[in-house]
Amino acid sequence: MLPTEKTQILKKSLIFSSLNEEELSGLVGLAVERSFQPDEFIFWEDDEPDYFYVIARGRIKVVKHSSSGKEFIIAFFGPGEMFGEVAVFEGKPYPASAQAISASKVLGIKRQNFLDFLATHPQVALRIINILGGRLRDAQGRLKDLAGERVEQRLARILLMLASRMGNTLPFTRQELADMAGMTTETAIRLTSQLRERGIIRSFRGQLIILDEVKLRALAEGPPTV
Amino acid sequence: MLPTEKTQILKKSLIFSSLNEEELSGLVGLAVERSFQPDEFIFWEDDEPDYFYVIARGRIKVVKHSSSGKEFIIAFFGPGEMFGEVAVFEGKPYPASAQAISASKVLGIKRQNFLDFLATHPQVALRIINILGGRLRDAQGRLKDLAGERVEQRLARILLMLASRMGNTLPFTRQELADMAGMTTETAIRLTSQLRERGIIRSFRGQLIILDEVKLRALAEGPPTV
DNA sequence: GCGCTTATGTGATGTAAATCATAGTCGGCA
DNA sequence: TGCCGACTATGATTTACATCACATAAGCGC
Repeated sequence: MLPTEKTQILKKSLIFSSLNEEELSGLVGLAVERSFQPDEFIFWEDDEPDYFYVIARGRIKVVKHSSSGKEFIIAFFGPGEMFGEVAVFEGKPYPASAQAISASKVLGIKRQNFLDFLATHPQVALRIINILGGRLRDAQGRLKDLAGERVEQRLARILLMLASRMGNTLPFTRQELADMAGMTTETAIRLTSQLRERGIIRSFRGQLIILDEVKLRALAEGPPTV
Repeated sequence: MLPTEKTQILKKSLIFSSLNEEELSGLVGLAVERSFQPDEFIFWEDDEPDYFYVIARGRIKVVKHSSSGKEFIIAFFGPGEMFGEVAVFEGKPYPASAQAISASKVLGIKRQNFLDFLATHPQVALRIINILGGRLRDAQGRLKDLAGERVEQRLARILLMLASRMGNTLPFTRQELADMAGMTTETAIRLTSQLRERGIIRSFRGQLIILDEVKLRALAEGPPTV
């Protein structure tokens, strides 16, 4: 990959979009390109955090596994988004694993290089605070959902959250939705089938389209029997 | 409260401890003091975020309520810790409510004042990134627990997490533990009774002492029947 | 086309934890 | 000192969801 190409990728990313080519030039030299096949892992939970990453191409999921081996999907990320940053800021092992969903290309920046860059670019630090704040807000909402809402509400909320980020066509299997909402695949299938029968969504293999966001939102808010 | 007193409180807080009196002087003038009785709310979920807060005295809990009214405790905070910051950084409504547990005194700093201060004090921004990163890591761990672990493991992990921050004597009722671990009060009582019978903890009214951290850790890791 | 794998669909059964119910106990306070 | 509300305790019952089990269907390589 040419340096100019790397620059373009960083410029399009959420964190660095406020910088110009000149400001990015130093960082670009330090960014290494890595490619991954579908299902390949970028890093594993508890690895030492060498790099933090910005996605150039493809899609990544960040997952944790419960003691019984069940997978829980913390987040999906696409082009322009960063991941692996929590570990890098704290210098502690990665708190989760990152796995490529499709063939992906990422730019990795070494922990210390990035920290040095941060110290001299305050506006990037502010941007990161914003991103982390948003992720924390999201995580806290999901915590409350997992602790207190039923599966139907949880799934509806996950769908709405995904739709707000990606639009109404969602490229996820029922299994992936289940792993995000903290339920079994069977339950996710049963629930989406119900939603389809009620005209709220259309669904295909590995894909789901939200037709009636209003009804879905009503479902997410509370039990239909109120 | 005298300005020098405010300065001391801010200096002792996690975020501002890297600053000297002079650097803090501008901020101190902008910090307003507010006091709260037990159970009084500092702000409610969905309020507009005017202020972010640093605790001078007392203890605060941050909570969210499920659609059925059940309370879920996001976090407890004590002297020197900040809260309400996620909303302030993003300019969106508070994502949760904050309630005083004991009689408390906090310093509030207006959103815009704080953002201005941040822009001119990069090292504070870096500290905040660290704090947010830690909270995000914690939230992601709890997400996985709620989605995939049984009540026994969840409670054990909550106890360990609290112990790592506050020591082995934990001033919480079973109800509060239940609201943190996402279970009912009855379940928390039954579980703590078991732990007491097995010599892992001692428990009193509104208090619990961890005796055998090793056993508790083993319990938190996986089912005892392995 | 023909397998083979992965995703979807649906019933039957099991179970962890919630819910419901009732009682004892401690601490604060009039 | 005695009452009252909050906390702890424990049994009986219910239930939401997981688990198990099997069937159908769609994509994909050869």
